[in-house]
Amino acid sequence: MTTPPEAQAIAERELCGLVNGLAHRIADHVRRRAVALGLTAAQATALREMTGPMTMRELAERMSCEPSNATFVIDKLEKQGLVERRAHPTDRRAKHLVLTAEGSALRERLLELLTRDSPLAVLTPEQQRALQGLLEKTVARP
Amino acid sequence: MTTPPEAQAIAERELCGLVNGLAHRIADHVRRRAVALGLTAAQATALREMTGPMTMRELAERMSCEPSNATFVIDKLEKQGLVERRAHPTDRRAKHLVLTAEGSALRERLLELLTRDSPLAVLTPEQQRALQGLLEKTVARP
DNA sequence: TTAGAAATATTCTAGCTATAATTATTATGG
DNA sequence: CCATAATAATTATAGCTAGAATATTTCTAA
Repeated sequence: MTTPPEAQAIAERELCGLVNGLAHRIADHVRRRAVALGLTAAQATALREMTGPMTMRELAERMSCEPSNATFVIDKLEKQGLVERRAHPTDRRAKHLVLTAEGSALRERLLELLTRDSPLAVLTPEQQRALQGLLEKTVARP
Repeated sequence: MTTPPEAQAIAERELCGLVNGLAHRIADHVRRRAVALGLTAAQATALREMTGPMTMRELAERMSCEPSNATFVIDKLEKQGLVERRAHPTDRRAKHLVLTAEGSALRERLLELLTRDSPLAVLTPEQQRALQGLLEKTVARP
């Protein structure tokens, strides 16, 4: 059972729209929860991805954005006293991002809020694993 | 085989990152192809979604953005003579967006470019259908 | 019918984002 | 060792985006 090239192309375009749609839903979800904590969506996303000390570039990778954008967002979080830019232990070019006590506490509250009514909650754990597997294929580095 | 709530929450956050990552890959792909045609990524996305005459709101829905943003993007496309805002046949509040001959031709060229090296091409048609099914569940309107 | 609610599009504003250029530092090849 | 390339972060800029407020038109219920 083969698929005609044109139908295949149309299906791929629809898939692009679906991926974009879900990404927007997630961003909206983050935004709504973020405002309750005095954060913007971008700030909350950065906080969510701060699973531990990391460099600016690593954070940008995790946020799927350019490093210049990470600079912008971390500037805001640093002004709020949630994150600190420290010297990197081994590379003087890099910065070592670490959460302050307040930042860490706020992150916990954020994560707790984000688990409520997540757009992904409509999927069973099994379906989520299936989705994860498919997405990892597309995001894999060659 | 049950999943502990904490592990489940972590998996969901990673899934958010993956969805965001793929959405960015697609946007990057569109951006690269768009500049070859003198378009920005947003303009190309609007063109891609213009499958036929539609209102501003319908376009915004398809682009997963706010109507105010659609106004911004259509302004640009209209200035380039690719789209026209006509009177809606039945609703005087709404605009009827239609592609001009040039807009339609450019759209064809764009779609042709977009099918090359799509980030989704690493998935088989079967996997793409599976992905589509999962995404549709999450984007379904209640 | 008519007053009020809802929908469509736009404007304005604040904030997000990518790109290119710049500085400082590290890594690499001759 | 030194010159060159590569990497990390930042700055400046242009363009994208959401949200609130507004004007117009349509829908709805009393």
